[in-house]
Amino acid sequence: VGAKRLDREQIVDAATELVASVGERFTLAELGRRLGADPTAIYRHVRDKSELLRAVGDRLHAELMVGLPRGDWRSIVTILCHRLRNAHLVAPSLAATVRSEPPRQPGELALTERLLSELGRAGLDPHDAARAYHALIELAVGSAALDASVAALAPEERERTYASWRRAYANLDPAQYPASTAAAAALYAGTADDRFAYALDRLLDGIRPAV
Amino acid sequence: VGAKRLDREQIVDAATELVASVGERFTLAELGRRLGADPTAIYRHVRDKSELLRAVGDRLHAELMVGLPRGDWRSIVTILCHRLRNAHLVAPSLAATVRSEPPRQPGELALTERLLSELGRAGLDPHDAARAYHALIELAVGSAALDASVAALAPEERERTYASWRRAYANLDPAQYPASTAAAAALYAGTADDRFAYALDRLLDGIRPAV
DNA sequence: ACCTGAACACCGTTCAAGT
DNA sequence: ACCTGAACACCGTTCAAGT
Repeated sequence: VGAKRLDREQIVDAATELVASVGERFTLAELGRRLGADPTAIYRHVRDKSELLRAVGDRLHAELMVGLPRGDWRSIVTILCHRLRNAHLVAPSLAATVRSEPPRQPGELALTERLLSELGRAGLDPHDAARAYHALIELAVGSAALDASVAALAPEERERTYASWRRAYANLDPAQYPASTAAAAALYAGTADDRFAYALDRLLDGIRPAV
Repeated sequence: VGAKRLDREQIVDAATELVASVGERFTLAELGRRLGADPTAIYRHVRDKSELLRAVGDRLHAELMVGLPRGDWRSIVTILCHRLRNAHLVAPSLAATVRSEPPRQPGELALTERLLSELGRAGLDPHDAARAYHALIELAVGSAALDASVAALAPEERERTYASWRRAYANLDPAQYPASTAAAAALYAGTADDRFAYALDRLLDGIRPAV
């Protein structure tokens, strides 16, 4: 029987690709199939599924840093946060996995360093920069966790979903829900990315130090 | 054999209690055990696990509204967001479940209505109120999803975890990571709730309409 | 040294058989 | 009408047996 030769890097490569294509439904059985090897062979090179997902997460974080244009602090931070959100959007379970371990991985460290240094450029001292950094991460990664289930739908079905939610608000009793019915057309309007862009802008407005 | 009489309300009650005590590790087998009935009997009264979790989520949302003090729009919104985050902190999987369905449940609707009406009090028109509403939800629920794994630890172990993360940043090479080492003492400082409070304050600063 | 394959524990869910 | 219990599919993980 042709026993496949596996190595850790090849496994993480394939896992990254698989996560990108199936997101939450990532499974070791499927990974084994793609590698052309028995699923249990993976355990030779990786302690368990969560260690593997952490390695995938780090690879995704490292990718966020490539091809970053020049610009002022706010535009760099904005780009990084949008990229971060998109990365977590395909695999929200990564967030939990990544965040339950010390931040020792190069990709994540590079992202943190860049964000902190841009916030320093903005005029924040290290203490405020750290707090602003946490605020940005919470919003970007958190927003991804929230939107992931709808993001996984096909575009048309996604829009249908949002439309039905808007309709649900519009059809409420205006006497009991005056604010909701008044805002119905604007609730879940546009794309989730639009809504995130607005939230991030408001947060950055609040973060900017008093001049 | 004494066949237990179950009804939907009793099941949702028990499920709510179980989610509160075991969080993510909620299981139908355990719920059946607590009800003193066969786990599969639950399927008589509830379509599947996700419908059950949605009912639990709505109950938690309804609870957020009780005993709300009087106050200006910002303090009410702040309290509601903190409560929302705490509710999702014990069961982050609820967020995904709740958000994949139209917002038709009374508890969630009441929360939305109150937040929108407070944002109206703040001077936002319905369109901006809707966008601000989404921003607040993303931050509050998202932050919970992010912090949930560490929040599940015992307090001492949680603090040990954060301390080890701070140490990891402090021990980086200052030449390669100048901003991270400078901010090391402030990264993951205090409690996750402190960090959320800061993030929420900055977002509310940004949301407040220009006067 | 590394892979295979049987096996196990766990979990959501279905369905025929009971009362 | 409602519950029980056997059964199934799926998934992460372990471990003895292969080469």
